[in-house]
Amino acid sequence: MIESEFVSYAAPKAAFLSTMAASKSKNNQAETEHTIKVPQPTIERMSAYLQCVRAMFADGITTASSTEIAERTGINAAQFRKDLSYFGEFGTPGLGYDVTELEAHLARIMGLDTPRDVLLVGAGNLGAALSSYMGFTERGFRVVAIFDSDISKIGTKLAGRPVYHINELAGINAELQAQVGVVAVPRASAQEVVDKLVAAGVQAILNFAPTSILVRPGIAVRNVDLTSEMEVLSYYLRSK
Amino acid sequence: MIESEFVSYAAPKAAFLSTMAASKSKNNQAETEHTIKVPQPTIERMSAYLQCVRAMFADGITTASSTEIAERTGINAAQFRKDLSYFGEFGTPGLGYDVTELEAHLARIMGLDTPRDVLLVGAGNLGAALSSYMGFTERGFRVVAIFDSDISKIGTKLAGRPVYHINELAGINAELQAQVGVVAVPRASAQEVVDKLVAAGVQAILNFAPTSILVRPGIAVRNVDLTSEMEVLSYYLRSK
DNA sequence: TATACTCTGTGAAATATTTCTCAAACTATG
DNA sequence: CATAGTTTGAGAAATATTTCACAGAGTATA
Repeated sequence: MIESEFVSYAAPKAAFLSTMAASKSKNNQAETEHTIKVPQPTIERMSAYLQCVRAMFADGITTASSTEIAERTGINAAQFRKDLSYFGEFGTPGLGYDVTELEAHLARIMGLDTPRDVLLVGAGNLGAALSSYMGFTERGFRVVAIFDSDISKIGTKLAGRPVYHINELAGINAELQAQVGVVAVPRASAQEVVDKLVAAGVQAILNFAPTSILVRPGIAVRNVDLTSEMEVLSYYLRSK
Repeated sequence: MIESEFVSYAAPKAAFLSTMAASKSKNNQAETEHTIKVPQPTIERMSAYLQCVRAMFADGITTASSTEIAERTGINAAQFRKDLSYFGEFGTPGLGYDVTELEAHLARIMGLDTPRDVLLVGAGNLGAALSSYMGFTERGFRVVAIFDSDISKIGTKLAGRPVYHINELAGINAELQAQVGVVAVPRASAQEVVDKLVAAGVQAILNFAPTSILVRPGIAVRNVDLTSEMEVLSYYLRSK
């Protein structure tokens, strides 16, 4: 998991310059007098706001107040305004936010103006589902290559894309230069795959293996552990 | 998302009685002099500890100190001890924790001593992957019925289980009494499906649809938004 | 253009969570 | 059974995050 995140802060209007995703240490305070920390939870909520304003746009809404966005997302209105304030000023007092404009700002803040190429490792059930997951494509994430270690799968196609052997990863990404890797392999091979992705130049990893993986500082990791999610639900079911 | 969680606190040794998963309000402080709040992040880490001690057990390790668990999980040792302390005392000073014993305690705390029946809604790509996801089965979550709204899918089988029509959900669960629902349907139908699950008596929902869903207080919800995860990674890739 | 509203942006206060620290508890050994 | 060495459990301190509350900025209307 990513613990700290710093954003250089320049002028009040629109300010998101250099970034550094760091891992576990506490002394990566690259603080200068103009550096402001953006809380991790804020980043996660930004994505929710983006989803929300897109839904509002689809509903034909052109202007939204923080209160309206709060109602839709279930996030406190002050929280929304505070979150945005880490990045600049995007609203109009007395009126609210222009939906189209806010969408563009949020997308840019999240780095979604550039499409991202994605390497998928693991052509099993989950890998197959992810390779054809429309949510990724819709939002500008393109799975450009699929890898597996199972010889019987090499050469077959998944969602129209050929499956390569995992050992070809570095060679193929020397060409592709994809920055994002998705790990959909069993627990036992997860760390090994992660190491190969990082060696191939991947900067961000989405890990579906139910195990904690280690990466060097500067590599962003998000873990999606389905088992863990179920266990958390199970906790809330105790004594029901 | 689940915001608050309270656990009745009884004696120092082993104490986790009544629970209440609450949603958005701030005034659900059912505080009595013996009530202690367990932070949400603690619950999430408990699952990681469980994973860790199981891996240690598999490695033949019989005793573990908080420091060793910290190294494996990447979580601070004091954090681990503090987390456990919400539930009781499980270690031996000077020695550490008995791996087998700790595993049993963690599993019980998380409510994993009872197997959980799961209803899966959505027989698309993701639903198919989830229905055969071994991680669930391994850990005592059994998908007992699968539902979809697509008539062409009704009667077909997914991972050996028949697919029923969504309208049969309530009727079938009157029999099955499953408490957990997994939502793997498109955004547009997510809220509707959630409402049907809740109406059918489901108490906990794992939502894969990329939209915020509303449930009445007392229903636990976990959202797994793959798109959002990607967007968070994208944020960390900005300016790289 | 004055007046009554509304809503943003943001310091300050309130909460929540993590980390530090260390007394007390236990082990292991001679 | 005393002593040296570990490690837990938990109060207190440090950090982080959320929420409050309101001045100031802009709208809308007459």
